[in-house]
Amino acid sequence: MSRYTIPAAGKSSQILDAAERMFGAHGFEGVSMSALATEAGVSKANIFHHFRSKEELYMTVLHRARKRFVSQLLSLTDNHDDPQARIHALTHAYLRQMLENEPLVRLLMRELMEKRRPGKVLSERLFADNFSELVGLLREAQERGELRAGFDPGMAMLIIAAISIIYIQGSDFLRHLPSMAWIENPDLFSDALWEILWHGIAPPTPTKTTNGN
Amino acid sequence: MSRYTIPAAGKSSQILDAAERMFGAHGFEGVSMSALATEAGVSKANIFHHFRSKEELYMTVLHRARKRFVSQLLSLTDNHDDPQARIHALTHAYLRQMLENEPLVRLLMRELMEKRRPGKVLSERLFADNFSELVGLLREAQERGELRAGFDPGMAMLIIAAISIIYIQGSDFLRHLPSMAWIENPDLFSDALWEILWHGIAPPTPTKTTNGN
DNA sequence: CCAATGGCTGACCGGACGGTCAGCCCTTAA
DNA sequence: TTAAGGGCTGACCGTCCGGTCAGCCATTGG
Repeated sequence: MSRYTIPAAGKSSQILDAAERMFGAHGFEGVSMSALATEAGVSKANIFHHFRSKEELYMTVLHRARKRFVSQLLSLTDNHDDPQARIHALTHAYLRQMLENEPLVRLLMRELMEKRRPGKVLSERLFADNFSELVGLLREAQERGELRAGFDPGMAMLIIAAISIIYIQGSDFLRHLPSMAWIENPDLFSDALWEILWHGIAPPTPTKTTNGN
Repeated sequence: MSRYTIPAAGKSSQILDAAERMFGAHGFEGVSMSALATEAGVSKANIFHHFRSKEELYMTVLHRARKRFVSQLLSLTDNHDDPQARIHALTHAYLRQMLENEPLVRLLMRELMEKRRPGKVLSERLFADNFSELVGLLREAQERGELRAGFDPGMAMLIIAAISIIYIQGSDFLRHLPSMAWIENPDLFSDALWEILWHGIAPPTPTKTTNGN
């Protein structure tokens, strides 16, 4: 927190904006400082005037994005008294939040999935916080008997997360799969997920087995 | 097929073996030709004697790996008369195959998930072939009434694939998630997946709702 | 009016990269 | 025995990278 301070305006934030865009699109190694300088409309030396190194700039981008991302998710978990409706909404909202932050998600996933990345621990913390809170939601519902007792809530949440991640990261190649044309529409997509998931975690007592929507 | 011919022995295959290992571990950009030469025990110039460019070497690695990988999967789909047992086995086998080819999977996923990668179309074809065949398996079972009618077989297969991919690619950060210690054991892991998935796709008629194993 | 400060820049640096090239050496066939 | 050919190499090239540096210039405080 002492390093990686986040300025609010001026050329510093121009640089950060451009950096977030470009790192998100091409990754840390895929972006050169001179290209970044051009994109930001400043000189390369100026970037080094504001940030000690490429890595410090990168970490500052991650910190800034994490801050924004975390505050966004908290609004998803509230509302909806019916447990089915709440988890249904969660499934949709999770994918939607990822879609709205696609470049950032790609950035974070790159950190999480490769070894020895500079922002790995930071990204892990962001993902873990996010994830654990939602798992807790499922577990509580399960303990209240609103969901079937046998399944693992961590795995259920992981299914939601993994499918959402693959939808973002793999949109290119998913489109090329035959009989998956509905992939273009994220709502249809998460409905298809929800349809299976709900049958997988619904309580045995027949509390309206209407599938999603 | 005319380019990217695959030699069987000698220093060429030494180079290919080392390249597959290193590209798998660090990605295309993360491996320098001199480091690769050292690893393979040959001179850098020798690599360029056998392969016109770094990219041609890379594509040859992908072709060779694809050949090996495809022939491996065909043995998974057979056996098991009981539909539940067959799909249960498929879930486990899919993850296991990925685990046995971890470096290659990481290689392919990097191609699939980033934009404008040299081996993207090749990787897409490999994944799509693989995936479509297994989706067909599920769809046929569904049409035979062995599985519930309402769900999308593409999504069901995507869940299996996505979870397996995340298990491989994200093993580092999954370990750091609280209450997911069982992540260390891939069989426990795919059992947890199977437990939810089977409830999600099982036919309504009670054909033994024993969960996996 | 001047000196100092700090945002900002063009020019430059050492090093690593992918790729080239002349030529060494070992095998082979006449 | 020797000429030819191909596997193989050390030395080298141009380019691009992250990062440095001396200094320009506009603002500001005395």
